[in-house]
Amino acid sequence: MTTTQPADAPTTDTGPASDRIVDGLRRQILTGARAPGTRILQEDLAREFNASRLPVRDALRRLEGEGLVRLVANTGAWVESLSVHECTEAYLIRERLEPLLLSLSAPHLDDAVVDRLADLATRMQGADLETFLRLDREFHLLSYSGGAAPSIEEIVRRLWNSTQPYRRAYAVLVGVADSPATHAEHTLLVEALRRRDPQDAAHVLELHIRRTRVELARHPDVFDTD
Amino acid sequence: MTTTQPADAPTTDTGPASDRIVDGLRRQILTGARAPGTRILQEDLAREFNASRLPVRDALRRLEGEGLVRLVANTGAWVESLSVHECTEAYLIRERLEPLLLSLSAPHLDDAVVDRLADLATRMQGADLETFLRLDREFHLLSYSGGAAPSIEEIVRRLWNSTQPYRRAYAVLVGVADSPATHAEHTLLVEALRRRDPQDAAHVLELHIRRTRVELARHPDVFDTD
DNA sequence: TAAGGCGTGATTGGATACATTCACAAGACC
DNA sequence: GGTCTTGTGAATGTATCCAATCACGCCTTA
Repeated sequence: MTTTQPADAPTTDTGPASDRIVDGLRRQILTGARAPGTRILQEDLAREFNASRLPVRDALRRLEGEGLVRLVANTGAWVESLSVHECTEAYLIRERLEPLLLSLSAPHLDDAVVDRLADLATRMQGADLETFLRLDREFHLLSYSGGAAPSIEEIVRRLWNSTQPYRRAYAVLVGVADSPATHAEHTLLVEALRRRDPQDAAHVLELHIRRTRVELARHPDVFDTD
Repeated sequence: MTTTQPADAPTTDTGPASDRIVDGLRRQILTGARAPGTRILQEDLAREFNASRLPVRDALRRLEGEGLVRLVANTGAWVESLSVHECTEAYLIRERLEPLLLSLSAPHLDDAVVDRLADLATRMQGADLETFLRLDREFHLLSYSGGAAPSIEEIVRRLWNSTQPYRRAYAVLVGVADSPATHAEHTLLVEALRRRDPQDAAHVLELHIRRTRVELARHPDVFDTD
Protein backbone atom coordinates (compact mmCIF):
# COMPACT_ATOMS: atom_id res chain seq x y z
CA MET A 1 0.00 0.00 0.00
CA THR A 2 1.24 3.45 -0.78
CA THR A 3 1.15 4.59 2.82
CA THR A 4 4.50 6.33 2.92
CA GLN A 5 3.98 8.98 5.53
CA PRO A 6 5.55 12.39 4.94
CA ALA A 7 9.13 12.70 6.14
CA ASP A 8 8.73 12.80 9.91
CA ALA A 9 5.62 14.40 11.32
CA PRO A 10 3.16 15.82 8.80
CA THR A 11 2.75 18.95 10.87
CA THR A 12 0.30 21.54 9.64
CA ASP A 13 1.36 22.89 6.27
CA THR A 14 4.08 25.56 6.18
CA GLY A 15 3.72 26.13 2.45
CA PRO A 16 6.66 28.11 1.09
CA ALA A 17 5.03 29.00 -2.19
CA SER A 18 1.88 31.01 -2.72
CA ASP A 19 1.27 31.45 1.00
CA ARG A 20 2.43 35.00 0.43
CA ILE A 21 -0.93 35.64 -1.20
CA VAL A 22 -2.89 33.89 1.53
CA ASP A 23 -1.16 35.88 4.25
CA GLY A 24 -1.44 39.14 2.37
CA LEU A 25 -5.09 38.79 1.48
CA ARG A 26 -6.00 37.58 4.96
CA ARG A 27 -4.29 40.62 6.38
CA GLN A 28 -6.13 42.92 4.00
CA ILE A 29 -9.46 41.45 5.04
CA LEU A 30 -8.75 41.48 8.76
CA THR A 31 -7.48 45.04 8.71
CA GLY A 32 -10.50 46.16 6.74
CA ALA A 33 -8.48 47.18 3.68
CA ARG A 34 -10.92 44.97 1.79
CA ALA A 35 -14.39 45.41 3.19
CA PRO A 36 -16.93 42.60 3.54
CA GLY A 37 -19.06 42.24 0.44
CA THR A 38 -16.52 43.70 -1.96
CA ARG A 39 -15.60 41.64 -4.94
CA ILE A 40 -12.19 40.04 -5.40
CA LEU A 41 -10.92 39.74 -8.97
CA GLN A 42 -8.40 37.00 -9.55
CA GLU A 43 -6.52 39.02 -12.12
CA ASP A 44 -6.21 42.03 -9.84
CA LEU A 45 -4.81 39.88 -7.06
CA ALA A 46 -2.41 38.25 -9.49
CA ARG A 47 -1.06 41.63 -10.58
CA GLU A 48 -0.88 42.87 -7.01
CA PHE A 49 1.22 39.93 -5.85
CA ASN A 50 3.19 39.53 -9.07
CA ALA A 51 1.95 36.06 -9.74
CA SER A 52 -0.31 34.22 -12.13
CA ARG A 53 -3.96 33.51 -11.47
CA LEU A 54 -3.19 29.97 -10.44
CA PRO A 55 -1.69 30.52 -7.00
CA VAL A 56 -4.35 33.16 -6.52
CA ARG A 57 -7.02 30.53 -6.94
CA ASP A 58 -5.32 28.30 -4.41
CA ALA A 59 -5.20 31.19 -1.99
CA LEU A 60 -8.89 31.96 -2.47
CA ARG A 61 -9.81 28.33 -1.88
CA ARG A 62 -7.81 28.27 1.32
CA LEU A 63 -9.33 31.47 2.62
CA GLU A 64 -12.73 30.09 1.73
CA GLY A 65 -11.93 27.27 4.13
CA GLU A 66 -11.12 29.86 6.76
CA GLY A 67 -14.45 31.54 6.22
CA LEU A 68 -12.98 34.81 5.01
CA VAL A 69 -13.84 34.48 1.33
CA ARG A 70 -16.96 33.32 -0.47
CA LEU A 71 -16.48 31.63 -3.83
CA VAL A 72 -19.32 31.20 -6.28
CA ALA A 73 -18.61 28.88 -9.16
CA ASN A 74 -18.16 30.51 -12.54
CA THR A 75 -19.00 33.83 -11.01
CA GLY A 76 -16.34 35.11 -8.69
CA ALA A 77 -15.09 35.70 -5.18
CA TRP A 78 -16.27 38.10 -2.50
CA VAL A 79 -15.00 39.05 0.90
CA GLU A 80 -17.26 37.10 3.22
CA SER A 81 -20.10 39.16 4.58
CA LEU A 82 -21.80 37.77 7.66
CA SER A 83 -25.50 38.20 8.20
CA VAL A 84 -26.87 39.20 11.57
CA HIS A 85 -27.83 35.61 12.13
CA GLU A 86 -24.39 34.27 11.29
CA CYS A 87 -22.81 36.79 13.61
CA THR A 88 -25.11 35.65 16.41
CA GLU A 89 -24.23 32.06 15.66
CA ALA A 90 -20.54 32.86 15.92
CA TYR A 91 -21.02 34.26 19.38
CA LEU A 92 -23.13 31.28 20.43
CA ILE A 93 -20.36 28.94 19.34
CA ARG A 94 -17.70 31.02 21.04
CA GLU A 95 -19.75 30.99 24.22
CA ARG A 96 -19.59 27.20 24.24
CA LEU A 97 -16.10 26.52 22.94
CA GLU A 98 -13.90 29.24 24.40
CA PRO A 99 -14.56 28.38 28.06
CA LEU A 100 -13.74 24.76 27.26
CA LEU A 101 -10.64 25.79 25.36
CA LEU A 102 -9.50 28.05 28.18
CA SER A 103 -9.96 25.36 30.81
CA LEU A 104 -7.79 23.03 28.72
CA SER A 105 -5.19 25.68 27.95
CA ALA A 106 -4.90 27.20 31.44
CA PRO A 107 -2.81 24.46 33.07
CA HIS A 108 -0.15 24.93 30.38
CA LEU A 109 0.28 28.68 30.77
CA ASP A 110 3.45 29.63 32.60
CA ASP A 111 3.87 32.69 34.81
CA ALA A 112 5.37 34.79 32.04
CA VAL A 113 2.24 34.38 29.94
CA VAL A 114 -0.02 35.23 32.87
CA ASP A 115 2.04 38.36 33.49
CA ARG A 116 1.65 39.31 29.86
CA LEU A 117 -2.10 38.77 30.09
CA ALA A 118 -2.26 41.00 33.16
CA ASP A 119 -0.35 43.68 31.29
CA LEU A 120 -2.70 43.47 28.31
CA ALA A 121 -5.74 43.70 30.59
CA THR A 122 -4.34 46.84 32.16
CA ARG A 123 -3.47 48.52 28.88
CA MET A 124 -6.96 47.85 27.53
CA GLN A 125 -8.56 50.15 30.06
CA GLY A 126 -9.21 53.57 28.66
CA ALA A 127 -7.81 52.67 25.25
CA ASP A 128 -9.52 53.85 22.09
CA LEU A 129 -11.70 51.32 20.27
CA GLU A 130 -9.17 50.24 17.65
CA THR A 131 -6.52 49.64 20.30
CA PHE A 132 -9.00 47.89 22.58
CA LEU A 133 -10.05 45.48 19.84
CA ARG A 134 -6.43 44.69 18.99
CA LEU A 135 -5.42 44.10 22.60
CA ASP A 136 -8.61 42.19 23.40
CA ARG A 137 -7.93 39.82 20.55
CA GLU A 138 -4.34 39.34 21.60
CA PHE A 139 -5.43 38.84 25.22
CA HIS A 140 -7.93 36.08 24.56
CA LEU A 141 -5.99 34.26 21.86
CA LEU A 142 -2.90 34.32 24.06
CA SER A 143 -4.87 32.75 26.89
CA TYR A 144 -5.68 29.87 24.55
CA SER A 145 -2.08 29.29 23.51
CA GLY A 146 -1.40 26.45 25.94
CA GLY A 147 -1.38 24.08 22.99
CA ALA A 148 -3.61 21.57 24.73
CA ALA A 149 -6.38 21.61 22.12
CA PRO A 150 -5.16 22.73 18.71
CA SER A 151 -8.34 21.71 16.89
CA ILE A 152 -10.56 23.78 19.14
CA GLU A 153 -8.06 26.61 19.01
CA GLU A 154 -8.26 26.64 15.23
CA ILE A 155 -12.04 26.80 15.19
CA VAL A 156 -12.01 29.62 17.70
CA ARG A 157 -9.41 31.54 15.74
CA ARG A 158 -11.52 31.25 12.62
CA LEU A 159 -14.53 32.60 14.47
CA TRP A 160 -12.50 35.59 15.66
CA ASN A 161 -11.32 36.19 12.11
CA SER A 162 -14.81 35.88 10.67
CA THR A 163 -16.36 38.42 13.00
CA GLN A 164 -13.45 40.83 13.19
CA PRO A 165 -14.02 42.62 9.85
CA TYR A 166 -17.55 43.65 10.78
CA ARG A 167 -16.96 47.23 11.66
CA ARG A 168 -20.66 47.83 11.73
CA ALA A 169 -20.72 46.16 15.12
CA TYR A 170 -18.28 48.77 16.41
CA ALA A 171 -21.14 51.00 17.45
CA VAL A 172 -22.04 48.37 20.00
CA LEU A 173 -18.53 47.25 20.84
CA VAL A 174 -17.52 50.74 21.83
CA GLY A 175 -19.97 50.34 24.70
CA VAL A 176 -18.44 46.99 25.57
CA ALA A 177 -14.97 48.49 25.52
CA ASP A 178 -16.02 51.27 27.86
CA SER A 179 -17.96 49.03 30.21
CA PRO A 180 -16.40 48.56 33.67
CA ALA A 181 -17.82 45.03 33.63
CA THR A 182 -15.59 44.11 30.70
CA HIS A 183 -12.41 45.11 32.48
CA ALA A 184 -13.56 43.56 35.75
CA GLU A 185 -14.07 40.26 33.95
CA HIS A 186 -10.63 40.48 32.37
CA THR A 187 -9.14 41.04 35.81
CA LEU A 188 -11.07 38.14 37.31
CA LEU A 189 -9.95 35.96 34.45
CA VAL A 190 -6.28 36.77 34.98
CA GLU A 191 -6.59 36.16 38.70
CA ALA A 192 -8.24 32.80 38.15
CA LEU A 193 -5.39 31.85 35.83
CA ARG A 194 -2.86 32.96 38.43
CA ARG A 195 -4.60 30.81 41.03
CA ARG A 196 -4.44 27.89 38.57
CA ASP A 197 -8.19 27.54 38.67
CA PRO A 198 -9.22 26.58 35.10
CA GLN A 199 -12.87 26.02 36.00
CA ASP A 200 -13.27 29.45 37.52
CA ALA A 201 -11.51 31.04 34.57
CA ALA A 202 -13.80 29.21 32.18
CA HIS A 203 -16.86 30.34 34.11
CA VAL A 204 -15.82 33.99 34.04
CA LEU A 205 -15.12 33.73 30.34
CA GLU A 206 -18.53 32.24 29.63
CA LEU A 207 -20.23 35.16 31.34
CA HIS A 208 -17.89 37.54 29.52
CA ILE A 209 -18.79 36.28 26.07
CA ARG A 210 -22.48 35.94 26.86
CA ARG A 211 -22.66 39.53 28.01
CA THR A 212 -21.14 40.73 24.75
CA ARG A 213 -23.45 38.51 22.72
CA VAL A 214 -26.53 39.80 24.49
CA GLU A 215 -25.34 43.35 24.02
CA LEU A 216 -24.96 42.78 20.28
CA ALA A 217 -28.35 41.09 20.05
CA ARG A 218 -29.95 44.17 21.59
CA HIS A 219 -28.84 46.32 18.67
CA PRO A 220 -29.62 44.40 15.51
CA ASP A 221 -29.92 47.73 13.74
CA VAL A 222 -26.16 48.10 13.52
CA PHE A 223 -26.27 45.63 10.69
CA ASP A 224 -27.43 46.91 7.35
CA THR A 225 -29.47 44.62 5.22
CA ASP A 226 -28.00 45.55 1.85
CA MET B 1 -16.83 50.73 -5.30
CA THR B 2 -16.96 47.36 -6.98
CA THR B 3 -19.46 45.92 -4.55
CA THR B 4 -21.71 44.20 -7.03
CA GLN B 5 -23.20 41.35 -5.07
CA PRO B 6 -23.65 38.02 -6.83
CA ALA B 7 -26.93 37.67 -8.71
CA ASP B 8 -29.50 37.26 -5.97
CA ALA B 9 -28.50 35.36 -2.87
CA PRO B 10 -24.93 34.08 -2.85
CA THR B 11 -26.08 30.81 -1.37
CA THR B 12 -23.45 28.23 -0.57
CA ASP B 13 -21.56 27.30 -3.74
CA THR B 14 -23.20 24.77 -6.07
CA GLY B 15 -20.14 24.55 -8.28
CA PRO B 16 -20.94 22.87 -11.57
CA ALA B 17 -17.37 22.24 -12.57
CA SER B 18 -14.79 20.17 -10.74
CA ASP B 19 -17.06 19.46 -7.81
CA ARG B 20 -17.35 16.01 -9.27
CA ILE B 21 -13.87 15.36 -7.93
CA VAL B 22 -14.62 16.86 -4.53
CA ASP B 23 -17.74 14.76 -4.15
CA GLY B 24 -16.10 11.62 -5.42
CA LEU B 25 -13.01 11.90 -3.28
CA ARG B 26 -15.01 12.83 -0.21
CA ARG B 27 -17.15 9.79 -0.73
CA GLN B 28 -14.09 7.57 -1.12
CA ILE B 29 -12.66 8.86 2.15
CA LEU B 30 -15.91 8.61 4.09
CA THR B 31 -16.64 5.11 2.88
CA GLY B 32 -13.13 4.01 3.71
CA ALA B 33 -12.19 3.28 0.11
CA ARG B 34 -9.21 5.51 0.81
CA ALA B 35 -7.91 4.84 4.30
CA PRO B 36 -6.52 7.54 6.61
CA GLY B 37 -2.80 8.02 6.15
CA THR B 38 -2.70 6.82 2.56
CA ARG B 39 -1.15 9.09 0.00
CA ILE B 40 -3.14 10.82 -2.71
CA LEU B 41 -1.36 11.38 -6.02
CA GLN B 42 -2.68 14.23 -8.09
CA GLU B 43 -2.01 12.44 -11.34
CA ASP B 44 -3.85 9.31 -10.25
CA LEU B 45 -6.87 11.35 -9.28
CA ALA B 46 -6.72 13.21 -12.57
CA ARG B 47 -6.78 9.97 -14.54
CA GLU B 48 -9.50 8.50 -12.35
CA PHE B 49 -11.81 11.46 -12.93
CA ASN B 50 -10.78 12.13 -16.52
CA ALA B 51 -9.54 15.60 -15.79
CA SER B 52 -6.30 17.50 -15.61
CA ARG B 53 -4.31 17.97 -12.42
CA LEU B 54 -5.62 21.48 -12.03
CA PRO B 55 -9.18 20.79 -10.86
CA VAL B 56 -7.67 18.03 -8.76
CA ARG B 57 -5.61 20.61 -6.91
CA ASP B 58 -8.69 22.72 -6.32
CA ALA B 59 -10.51 19.69 -4.98
CA LEU B 60 -7.68 18.82 -2.61
CA ARG B 61 -7.58 22.36 -1.30
CA ARG B 62 -11.29 22.30 -0.63
CA LEU B 63 -11.18 18.96 1.13
CA GLU B 64 -8.27 20.28 3.17
CA GLY B 65 -10.66 22.97 4.37
CA GLU B 66 -13.10 20.25 5.32
CA GLY B 67 -10.44 18.49 7.34
CA LEU B 68 -10.46 15.35 5.20
CA VAL B 69 -7.14 15.88 3.42
CA ARG B 70 -3.75 17.02 4.63
CA LEU B 71 -1.60 18.95 2.16
CA VAL B 72 2.13 19.37 2.66
CA ALA B 73 3.74 21.93 0.40
CA ASN B 74 5.95 20.55 -2.34
CA THR B 75 5.46 17.09 -0.95
CA GLY B 76 1.99 15.77 -1.47
CA ALA B 77 -1.44 15.03 -0.08
CA TRP B 78 -2.58 12.42 2.40
CA VAL B 79 -5.94 11.31 3.67
CA GLU B 80 -6.19 13.01 7.04
CA SER B 81 -5.29 10.77 9.93
CA LEU B 82 -6.50 11.92 13.32
CA SER B 83 -4.44 11.35 16.43
CA VAL B 84 -6.02 10.07 19.63
CA HIS B 85 -5.93 13.57 20.98
CA GLU B 86 -7.62 15.09 17.94
CA CYS B 87 -10.35 12.47 18.11
CA THR B 88 -10.94 13.31 21.77
CA GLU B 89 -11.07 16.98 20.88
CA ALA B 90 -13.68 16.29 18.23
CA TYR B 91 -15.93 14.62 20.77
CA LEU B 92 -15.40 17.43 23.27
CA ILE B 93 -16.51 19.94 20.66
CA ARG B 94 -19.50 17.84 19.63
CA GLU B 95 -20.50 17.56 23.27
CA ARG B 96 -20.75 21.34 23.45
CA LEU B 97 -22.10 22.22 20.03
CA GLU B 98 -24.57 19.49 19.15
CA PRO B 99 -26.90 20.05 22.11
CA LEU B 100 -26.96 23.74 21.24
CA LEU B 101 -27.57 22.96 17.59
CA LEU B 102 -30.35 20.53 18.43
CA SER B 103 -32.09 23.01 20.71
CA LEU B 104 -32.05 25.55 17.89
CA SER B 105 -33.11 23.07 15.23
CA ALA B 106 -35.86 21.30 17.19
CA PRO B 107 -38.54 24.00 16.92
CA HIS B 108 -38.29 23.81 13.12
CA LEU B 109 -38.74 20.05 12.77
CA ASP B 110 -42.17 19.09 11.52
CA ASP B 111 -44.00 15.89 12.43
CA ALA B 112 -42.87 14.06 9.32
CA VAL B 113 -39.23 14.50 10.32
CA VAL B 114 -39.89 13.36 13.87
CA ASP B 115 -41.61 10.26 12.50
CA ARG B 116 -38.61 9.59 10.32
CA LEU B 117 -36.32 9.97 13.34
CA ALA B 118 -38.43 7.51 15.31
CA ASP B 119 -38.21 5.07 12.44
CA LEU B 120 -34.43 5.41 12.25
CA ALA B 121 -34.12 4.91 16.01
CA THR B 122 -36.10 1.69 15.76
CA ARG B 123 -34.16 0.32 12.82
CA MET B 124 -30.88 0.95 14.59
CA GLN B 125 -31.65 -1.59 17.28
CA GLY B 126 -30.03 -4.92 16.60
CA ALA B 127 -28.45 -3.72 13.37
CA ASP B 128 -24.92 -4.70 12.49
CA LEU B 129 -22.18 -2.13 13.11
CA GLU B 130 -21.95 -0.76 9.57
CA THR B 131 -25.70 -0.27 9.37
CA PHE B 132 -25.84 1.20 12.87
CA LEU B 133 -23.17 3.79 12.03
CA ARG B 134 -24.94 4.76 8.83
CA LEU B 135 -28.34 5.10 10.48
CA ASP B 136 -26.89 6.83 13.55
CA ARG B 137 -25.29 9.45 11.33
CA GLU B 138 -28.48 9.95 9.38
CA PHE B 139 -30.49 10.15 12.62
CA HIS B 140 -28.41 12.85 14.27
CA LEU B 141 -27.73 14.94 11.17
CA LEU B 142 -31.43 14.82 10.29
CA SER B 143 -32.29 16.11 13.76
CA TYR B 144 -30.10 19.12 13.04
CA SER B 145 -31.73 19.90 9.71
CA GLY B 146 -34.09 22.57 11.01
CA GLY B 147 -31.99 25.17 9.25
CA ALA B 148 -31.90 27.45 12.24
CA ALA B 149 -28.11 27.52 12.60
CA PRO B 150 -26.32 26.70 9.35
CA SER B 151 -22.88 27.74 10.61
CA ILE B 152 -23.04 25.42 13.58
CA GLU B 153 -24.50 22.70 11.42
CA GLU B 154 -21.55 22.94 9.06
CA ILE B 155 -18.99 22.67 11.86
CA VAL B 156 -20.81 19.67 13.28
CA ARG B 157 -21.00 17.99 9.89
CA ARG B 158 -17.26 18.44 9.44
CA LEU B 159 -16.62 16.85 12.80
CA TRP B 160 -18.75 13.86 11.85
CA ASN B 161 -16.85 13.56 8.58
CA SER B 162 -13.47 13.86 10.27
CA THR B 163 -14.10 11.11 12.77
CA GLN B 164 -16.10 8.78 10.55
CA PRO B 165 -13.18 7.22 8.64
CA TYR B 166 -11.48 6.01 11.81
CA ARG B 167 -12.41 2.38 11.67
CA ARG B 168 -9.98 1.64 14.44
CA ALA B 169 -12.53 3.07 16.85
CA TYR B 170 -15.01 0.47 15.65
CA ALA B 171 -13.82 -1.96 18.33
CA VAL B 172 -15.22 0.48 20.87
CA LEU B 173 -18.21 1.65 18.89
CA VAL B 174 -19.52 -1.87 18.52
CA GLY B 175 -20.04 -1.77 22.27
CA VAL B 176 -21.82 1.56 21.95
CA ALA B 177 -24.04 0.19 19.21
CA ASP B 178 -25.00 -2.80 21.34
CA SER B 179 -25.56 -0.79 24.50
CA PRO B 180 -29.19 -0.53 25.67
CA ALA B 181 -28.33 2.94 26.97
CA THR B 182 -27.65 4.15 23.43
CA HIS B 183 -31.05 3.13 22.15
CA ALA B 184 -32.79 4.38 25.28
CA GLU B 185 -31.22 7.78 24.73
CA HIS B 186 -32.31 7.82 21.11
CA THR B 187 -35.85 7.04 22.21
CA LEU B 188 -35.79 9.74 24.87
CA LEU B 189 -34.49 12.18 22.30
CA VAL B 190 -37.28 11.45 19.85
CA GLU B 191 -39.89 11.78 22.57
CA ALA B 192 -38.49 15.11 23.69
CA LEU B 193 -38.68 16.33 20.11
CA ARG B 194 -42.25 15.12 19.82
CA ARG B 195 -43.11 17.01 23.02
CA ARG B 196 -41.47 20.11 21.48
CA ASP B 197 -39.06 20.32 24.40
CA PRO B 198 -35.76 21.52 22.89
CA GLN B 199 -34.03 21.86 26.25
CA ASP B 200 -34.79 18.32 27.30
CA ALA B 201 -33.69 17.01 23.91
CA ALA B 202 -30.45 18.93 24.20
CA HIS B 203 -29.83 17.56 27.66
CA VAL B 204 -30.35 13.97 26.58
CA LEU B 205 -28.06 14.52 23.62
CA GLU B 206 -25.31 15.94 25.82
CA LEU B 207 -25.35 12.85 28.00
CA HIS B 208 -25.48 10.69 24.87
CA ILE B 209 -22.33 12.17 23.37
CA ARG B 210 -20.49 12.33 26.68
CA ARG B 211 -21.12 8.65 27.29
CA THR B 212 -19.64 7.77 23.92
CA ARG B 213 -16.66 10.05 24.48
CA VAL B 214 -15.90 8.52 27.86
CA GLU B 215 -16.22 5.07 26.37
CA LEU B 216 -13.69 5.93 23.67
CA ALA B 217 -11.33 7.51 26.20
CA ARG B 218 -11.31 4.28 28.16
CA HIS B 219 -9.79 2.40 25.24
CA PRO B 220 -6.97 4.55 23.87
CA ASP B 221 -5.34 1.35 22.68
CA VAL B 222 -7.66 1.12 19.70
CA PHE B 223 -5.55 3.78 18.10
CA ASP B 224 -2.20 2.72 16.71
CA THR B 225 0.66 5.11 17.08
CA ASP B 226 2.28 4.49 13.71
C1' DT C 1 30.46 -1.05 9.17
C1' DA C 2 28.00 3.13 9.79
C1' DA C 3 27.31 7.89 8.81
C1' DG C 4 27.23 11.69 5.72
C1' DG C 5 26.93 13.84 1.07
C1' DC C 6 25.36 13.75 -3.62
C1' DG C 7 22.84 12.63 -7.80
C1' DT C 8 18.73 10.97 -10.02
C1' DG C 9 13.89 10.38 -10.58
C1' DA C 10 9.37 11.40 -9.55
C1' DT C 11 6.00 14.74 -7.98
C1' DT C 12 4.33 19.02 -7.02
C1' DG C 13 4.08 24.33 -8.09
C1' DG C 14 3.51 27.80 -11.53
C1' DA C 15 2.89 30.29 -16.16
C1' DT C 16 0.72 30.88 -20.52
C1' DA C 17 -3.05 30.04 -23.72
C1' DC C 18 -7.60 28.52 -24.77
C1' DA C 19 -12.56 27.06 -23.81
C1' DT C 20 -16.61 27.85 -21.09
C1' DT C 21 -19.84 30.20 -18.42
C1' DC C 22 -22.30 33.87 -16.53
C1' DA C 23 -23.82 38.77 -15.99
C1' DC C 24 -25.34 42.79 -18.02
C1' DA C 25 -27.55 45.45 -21.46
C1' DA C 26 -29.46 46.53 -25.79
C1' DG C 27 -33.05 45.30 -28.82
C1' DA C 28 -37.41 43.12 -30.42
C1' DC C 29 -41.87 41.59 -29.59
C1' DC C 30 -46.29 41.62 -27.24
C1' DG D 1 -44.42 50.77 -21.78
C1' DG D 2 -43.10 46.35 -19.92
C1' DT D 3 -41.14 41.81 -20.50
C1' DC D 4 -38.75 38.38 -22.72
C1' DT D 5 -34.94 37.27 -25.77
C1' DT D 6 -30.47 37.46 -27.44
C1' DG D 7 -25.81 39.12 -28.14
C1' DT D 8 -21.54 40.85 -26.34
C1' DG D 9 -17.96 41.11 -23.14
C1' DA D 10 -15.52 40.09 -19.12
C1' DA D 11 -14.21 36.78 -15.73
C1' DT D 12 -13.70 32.17 -14.38
C1' DG D 13 -12.50 27.05 -15.39
C1' DT D 14 -9.40 23.89 -17.75
C1' DA D 15 -5.53 21.80 -20.41
C1' DT D 16 -0.72 21.54 -21.62
C1' DC D 17 4.01 22.62 -20.86
C1' DC D 18 8.00 23.98 -18.07
C1' DA D 19 10.51 24.91 -13.64
C1' DA D 20 11.42 24.05 -8.74
C1' DT D 21 11.45 21.01 -4.97
C1' DC D 22 11.75 16.98 -2.28
C1' DA D 23 12.35 11.90 -1.30
C1' DC D 24 15.02 7.96 -2.00
C1' DG D 25 18.97 5.27 -3.10
C1' DC D 26 23.86 4.98 -4.13
C1' DC D 27 28.38 6.07 -3.39
C1' DT D 28 32.13 7.76 -0.86
C1' DT D 29 34.76 8.10 3.31
C1' DA D 30 36.25 7.90 8.07
